[in-house]
Amino acid sequence: MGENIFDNLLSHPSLFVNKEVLRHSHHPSELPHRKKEIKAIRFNLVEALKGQIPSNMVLYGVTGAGKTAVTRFICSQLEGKGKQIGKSVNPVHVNCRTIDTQYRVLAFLGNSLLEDNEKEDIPFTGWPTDRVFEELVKRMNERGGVHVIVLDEIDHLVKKVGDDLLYNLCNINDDLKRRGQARCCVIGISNDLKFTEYLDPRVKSRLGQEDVIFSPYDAVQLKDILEDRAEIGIKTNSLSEGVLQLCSALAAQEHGDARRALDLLRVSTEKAEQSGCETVEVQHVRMAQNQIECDQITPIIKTLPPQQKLVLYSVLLNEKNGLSNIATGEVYEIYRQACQHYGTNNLTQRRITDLLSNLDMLGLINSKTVSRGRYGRSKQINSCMPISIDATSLMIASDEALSAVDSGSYRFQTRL
DNA sequence: CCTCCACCGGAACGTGAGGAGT
DNA sequence: ACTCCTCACGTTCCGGTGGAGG
Repeated sequence: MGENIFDNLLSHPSLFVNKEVLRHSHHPSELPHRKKEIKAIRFNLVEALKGQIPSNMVLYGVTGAGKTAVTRFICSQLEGKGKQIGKSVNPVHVNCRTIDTQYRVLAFLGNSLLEDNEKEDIPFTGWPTDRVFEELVKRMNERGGVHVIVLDEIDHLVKKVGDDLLYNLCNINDDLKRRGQARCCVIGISNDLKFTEYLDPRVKSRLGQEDVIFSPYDAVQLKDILEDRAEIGIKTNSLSEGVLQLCSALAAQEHGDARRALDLLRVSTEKAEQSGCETVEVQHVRMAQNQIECDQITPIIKTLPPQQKLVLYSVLLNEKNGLSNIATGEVYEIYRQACQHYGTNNLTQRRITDLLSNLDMLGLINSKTVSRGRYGRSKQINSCMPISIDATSLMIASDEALSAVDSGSYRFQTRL
């Protein structure tokens, strides 16, 4: 009977009381600083309780602005009130990033209306789409009442498969009326303010009868949110001074993303736990920030084309030598040497300019064009790597790029 | 005020991969 | 299997430019 490797960890007291509330899968019942938005949506959806059809809506806002949380909250309240007063209201939440074809959305909606086992499931695939639609209409009418269909990340769906589904859903009330009493309204949730440009004008006007814009949280608001969650999620008195401020300030920089704020708080508490501390310190937040950034950046670097990695590598190499505000020419020089060293062809400087602006767009480097007068006009380039990724990214950037180049998995021009 | 550096970035073009249609 | 088309990647050529220094 040796020691079990988990003994140690289990006996160590946790800093978490309830880790779930710090995840973004958690649906809170308190939503600070979203009164205005809640009011607008509530005002529209109350029609459902009066037996009327609420307008279709589109909710806009950056990630982590609370769109999903607000919608879920209102829907559950709506459903609850409906039950209480005997009006059937049936909200369905569809995440269009995971359920991302017309067929799957319709099937999902249809199957969400399954009662008992009296009906057959709509299969994953196999039926013609219009039959699924028919079935959905039938089931909605059998259930009756008002159906609220929430299409989360609707912009993603539209960009992928067009607006057919929305066209059908916007006109579904006609089909419902023809055969029953049920009514339906659609709420789209979008990260992209301009996604309606992808829509047919008819769909656009039907869907966007009422828009609600969620502005990003500022640091103060984020702090309020974190305080609420920390109170129920983390052991009392285990957050030291400034931890919440820092988490919210960092997340506010990240376009006011509440998810990021929660991630930061959760990960930094984990970090504190791992290092056996009784309290979460500011340094743990820094560690967490670093880790989250690494987790975001690493996959991006991994999928970069080899030449692009080499360019990034050249920038990092310059920085490693203590240089900052590197000019394009300097990067190109290093890049050429690197190519020579590894025996690969080098691209022209014109091309490198494009690759650099590409890296800029990906947020891996920071570049701005400046004029140094007599000494020409160029870019000032700096990398955006979190500190701890430096070594790793160098490895990835160099080794993987070059192994890809060596193994010939990348095509080079064979010139005379 | 003019020059001139060191690059920016648009335009036109070539090339091969991969998808659609037949 | 075939053509046709689009797309991403690269190249060449070149006009454009903000401001330090003369």
